[in-house]
Amino acid sequence: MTDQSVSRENQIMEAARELFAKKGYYEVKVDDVAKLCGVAKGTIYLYFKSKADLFVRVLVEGVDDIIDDIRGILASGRDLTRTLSCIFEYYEDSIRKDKYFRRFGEIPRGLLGDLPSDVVYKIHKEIFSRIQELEDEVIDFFSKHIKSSDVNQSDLYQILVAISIAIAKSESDTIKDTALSVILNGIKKEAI
Amino acid sequence: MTDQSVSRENQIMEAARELFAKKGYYEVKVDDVAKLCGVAKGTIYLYFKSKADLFVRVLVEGVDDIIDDIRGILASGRDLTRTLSCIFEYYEDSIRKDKYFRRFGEIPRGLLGDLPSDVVYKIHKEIFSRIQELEDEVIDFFSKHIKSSDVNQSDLYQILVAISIAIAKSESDTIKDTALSVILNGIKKEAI
Amino acid sequence: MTDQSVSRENQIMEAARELFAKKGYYEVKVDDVAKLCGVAKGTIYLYFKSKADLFVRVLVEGVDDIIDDIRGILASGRDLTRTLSCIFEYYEDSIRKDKYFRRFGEIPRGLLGDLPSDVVYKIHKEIFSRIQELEDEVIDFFSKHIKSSDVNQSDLYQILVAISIAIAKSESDTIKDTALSVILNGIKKEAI
Amino acid sequence: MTDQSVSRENQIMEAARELFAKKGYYEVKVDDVAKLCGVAKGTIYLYFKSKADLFVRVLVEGVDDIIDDIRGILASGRDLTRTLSCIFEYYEDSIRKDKYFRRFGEIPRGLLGDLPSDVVYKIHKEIFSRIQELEDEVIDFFSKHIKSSDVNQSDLYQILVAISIAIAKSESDTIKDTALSVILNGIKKEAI
DNA sequence: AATGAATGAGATTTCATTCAT
DNA sequence: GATGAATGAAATCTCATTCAT
Repeated sequence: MTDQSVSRENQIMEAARELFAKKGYYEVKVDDVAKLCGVAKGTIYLYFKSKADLFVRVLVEGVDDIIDDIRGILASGRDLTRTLSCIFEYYEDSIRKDKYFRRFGEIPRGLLGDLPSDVVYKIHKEIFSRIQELEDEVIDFFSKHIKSSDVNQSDLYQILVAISIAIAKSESDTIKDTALSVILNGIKKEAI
Repeated sequence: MTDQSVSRENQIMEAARELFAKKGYYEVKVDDVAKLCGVAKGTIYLYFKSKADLFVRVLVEGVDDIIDDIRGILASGRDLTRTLSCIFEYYEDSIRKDKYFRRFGEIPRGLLGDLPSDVVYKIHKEIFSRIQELEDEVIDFFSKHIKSSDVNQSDLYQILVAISIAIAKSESDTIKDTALSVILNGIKKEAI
Repeated sequence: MTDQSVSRENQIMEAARELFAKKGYYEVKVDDVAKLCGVAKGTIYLYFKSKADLFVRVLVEGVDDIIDDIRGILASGRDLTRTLSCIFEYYEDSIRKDKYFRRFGEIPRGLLGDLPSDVVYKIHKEIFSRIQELEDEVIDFFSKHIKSSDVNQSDLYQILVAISIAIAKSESDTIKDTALSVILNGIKKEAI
Repeated sequence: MTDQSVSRENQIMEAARELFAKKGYYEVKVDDVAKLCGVAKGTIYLYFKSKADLFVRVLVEGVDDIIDDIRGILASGRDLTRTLSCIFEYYEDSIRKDKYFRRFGEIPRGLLGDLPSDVVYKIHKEIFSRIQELEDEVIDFFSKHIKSSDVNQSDLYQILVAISIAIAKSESDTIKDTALSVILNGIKKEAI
């Protein structure tokens, strides 16, 4: 009974996640979400104040999951190489399973364009601080495992995020290994 | 007359580019474009079949510019390091000047979510083949300058694009150099 | 059981009266009434056919109370001055205690705007005849106590009702006495 | 041409006034207003930010008209009796011609229940100060024409407003004269 | 009798597009 | 060519009412 309502909320969020991930905020109509999870339009408004609220809650949940998972990888005592490998694998797998928003990764430091301003506001309020914390932890991890003074570690974090997203979006089977190799060893080259 | 109308068309595209770049497709209203370039709303429909058409034409132009510029860099006979440096600098500068869409770079291989399906269709038709060509040329350049067999060059292209975008989006002054250093040399590390 | 259900019905009406009096028909949601009297929304529909029905029953009860009270004042054998004084005091006190709808008094002869037409219909059916009876009794009282032939007594009734409402709405401490003085003596004046 | 748009705005306000006056805020749908003045629903939103905005603008205009007219009557140099007579006649006629909101008169000091809170807020901001000014002027007029110290003049103002509204609402042909007679002379009576 | 989750009709509002001038 | 007022389809959101438990 009480499970019922939790599960109803979850049903809605599940449907919303799937649709928002595939089509983005504007292209998903509240009706679409309702239809996908088999409830009436009004029901969604029992659990979520607005479409924006639904979107942001789905987003927060997704970001929280990602953050928890990455944090788990950082905490597992692996060395740098294996840690990066795990992170890249994680992005690859998550997306392939369509478990998370592909576009989630793009929000940190990315542009928040093409969202209504109230959504942007909510995202700022709810999500950015969580991401900042993760960034700090990753940088802390770097500082323990990378001794080169050439590499600005905040920049490195941003590059890593970009590459993770590229992996997630790519359909290549080898991109994860390529990324790892490039990051660890650079590209071996001959000048012309 | 025809100059007049070309220039009128350009005025509209210029305004549209600026707005779409900053706010995305949905957040820009046809009214906004009209106001910014000082024409009546109806005038826009003399030059563009629809908002979707305007968007895609702006997009194509932007992508064409980027492709031409990258192609120019590739053709200038620089070595690998300098070429990458130029490319990264190009992204950094383009964005800082707000000359191009920040989000343009994300479209290839990225998600086309949150665009109306007719826009997505047009983009597939108009843009993807152009990008494919550029990708081929970049990979061709790699194959002449990188001898390592570890690195899948199509993957590398994707990683490079992701990093370019990260540079474009970042507010860090050093990210370009960090990216270059990582790509060329990898990160020097000590295992725990 | 029947006491129980009568009392349940009363609880609901009490809450409804309070809310309708304060905020009007539309601004009160069935949810609000349910919450205020601590029953489930569905329960209200066990006792009342609809929100309109609840409203009209609350209204009828309120009007009946007012009519009974005014009738009591008329019947108590006071002279005209004291009777008017009592009536004005009654309105003043009723409102101050928030015992009755402030807006109840406005319904007779007033506009029934901003109520759904089914409510208006019910009010016509249920309330207007009761008010007509009271009007007749008040006029009968006037005819026994006022000998002036200048004053149309039906008009006087309407003026009295308006003044009673003004007293009820006012926050002035002296308005009751002012009203009484004006009605009994008129305003003494000097022309300019 | 420019007259056209002014007149379109006026058409809408005219229709809105008529409907709001007859049926109140909630009972009037934006569609009703559109249909009555023969425009599309969307057109109304070209001229008015929202239904609430339309309502308040109609209200302000009506109140301003009433205030100007009453002010004109006060300034015309009539003596007290004739002034009151004019005011009562004005209310009677205005309503009969359906020129103004019947309910306008009720707003000062009345309850603002059964309006959405944003409308209430706008009314407070836009209307109450104008009414206060008029009240001051009426009281100033009283102080020059009434020498009796029995009558609190602010109370008298409120009573007068109530009576004016009663006149406006009444269908009696003689109520204006009755009211005037009562106010000037009081009711002549014999106690029992 | 009581519940409260679910419903869906109906309201307001937006905005790409049209077309008479 | 240019205009911008007008349109109306389509979106979000509300809330009285129902009904399975």
